[in-house]
Amino acid sequence: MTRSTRDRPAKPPLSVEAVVDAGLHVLREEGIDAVSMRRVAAELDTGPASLYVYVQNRQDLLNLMFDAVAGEVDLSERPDPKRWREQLERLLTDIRAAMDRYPGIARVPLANVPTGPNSMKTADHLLGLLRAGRVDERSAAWFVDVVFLFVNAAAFERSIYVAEGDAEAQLEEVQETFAQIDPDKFPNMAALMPALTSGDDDQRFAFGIRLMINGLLNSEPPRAGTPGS
Amino acid sequence: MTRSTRDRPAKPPLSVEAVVDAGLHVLREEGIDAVSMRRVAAELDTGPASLYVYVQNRQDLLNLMFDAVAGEVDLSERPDPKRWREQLERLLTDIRAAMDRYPGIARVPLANVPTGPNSMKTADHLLGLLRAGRVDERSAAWFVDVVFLFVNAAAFERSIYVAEGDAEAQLEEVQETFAQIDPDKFPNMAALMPALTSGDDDQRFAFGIRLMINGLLNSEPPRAGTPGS
DNA sequence: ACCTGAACACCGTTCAAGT
DNA sequence: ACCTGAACACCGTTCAAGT
Repeated sequence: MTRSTRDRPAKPPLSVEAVVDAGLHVLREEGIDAVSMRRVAAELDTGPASLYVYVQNRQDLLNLMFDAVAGEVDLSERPDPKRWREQLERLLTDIRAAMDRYPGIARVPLANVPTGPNSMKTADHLLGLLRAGRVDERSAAWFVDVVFLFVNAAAFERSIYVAEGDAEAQLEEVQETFAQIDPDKFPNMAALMPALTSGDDDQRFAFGIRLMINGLLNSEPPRAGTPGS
Repeated sequence: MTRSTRDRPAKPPLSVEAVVDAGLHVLREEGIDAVSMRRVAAELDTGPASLYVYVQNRQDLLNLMFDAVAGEVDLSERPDPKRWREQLERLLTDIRAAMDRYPGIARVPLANVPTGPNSMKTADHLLGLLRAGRVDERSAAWFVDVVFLFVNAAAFERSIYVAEGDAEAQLEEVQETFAQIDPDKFPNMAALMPALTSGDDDQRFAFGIRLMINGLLNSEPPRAGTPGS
């Protein structure tokens, strides 16, 4: 029996879409850490080397996957100057909800600035809402950055408690630490304990975006674009 | 020559501190991804198995390293009700500066809630400043969460551009994407282009924290602690 | 108690060899 | 053009064997 690099006939060609879909499937079921080139390849019944025809590397695959998730956000409603704030809060909540469906995907937009078409559409839509609200140009531009950092970080933090079996173990450990706080060492935490443990994820997220929008409406537009001006 | 599990005499015992310091050294020089058990062990001239006497696993080591970084933040100044806002902005800027010295460490507090002593001291100090400012209790408690998410995310985002050799390549790619924006597809981005490319990291970070504090001072305290109340 | 070597079960990525 | 097997250079973690 002659040895060859081929034990079975070549399979029909894959596609970027097939690779991304396989990645999303693994992501949804097992979280971002399970999305390895080998695991995704196995999902497609092939070897890891085959994926490199369609994606540059793992990071490239993750970026493509994130943009697919961004594509799940509903942007069909036109900005309405009378309801822009409500629309904005809804949009940000929807973005987080989309990321919540794919545990850990929020690490991707934190690790590099998303430039995929769906991410760009989302940013453009967000800017449109701020313009409908007559927000100053530079404030609007910088606000997009700030609020995306918050939304992504909030989504990522939640995904840890969802992703693995240690969800409750983690939460318990934190609560235990809080319960055992020494009032001499941490007087402010001890005094504010009821407030610190109040509210769930959704309430705190809603508080965060309301706070940021109120801040936007109550801040001077930033000065100084280029240094020295 | 008889084979044994021992080729050289055992070394003097290590310590948690020595392991954490070695980790911080690797982190500072080569970034968070370089901090592997094997790399840190090599720094101590031993094998990876030796580290498990002092740390539970890699995540535990990273948590200890983060708390050491948190310990570099100056908390010596007492909260002053007349200058609390200035002190708060300074504290948040210092926290980020500390993380900027250790590229990628900001991923740690994003991945699990820090419960180390220095992290707790920092949180307690932040709460103290908010109390000096007579901020409502629940607003203060929830604000700590929100603002830490922002500071950590901002620190992590910057660390990518610092960490590796592809810093300029990444930045150029983003700027190229921005320069080629199709006004028909992304009308708002096209219209706000000058604003979108204005400002540097520090200006945007300062804008973010000012915005959040203004938001805090212009928001109703959140209602509803436990669901249904 | 702690250090050590070896092993296990994984990684991402490259490349020559096939079709 | 694209699939494939094998290899390279890494991982985290465990464990029996030493001192």
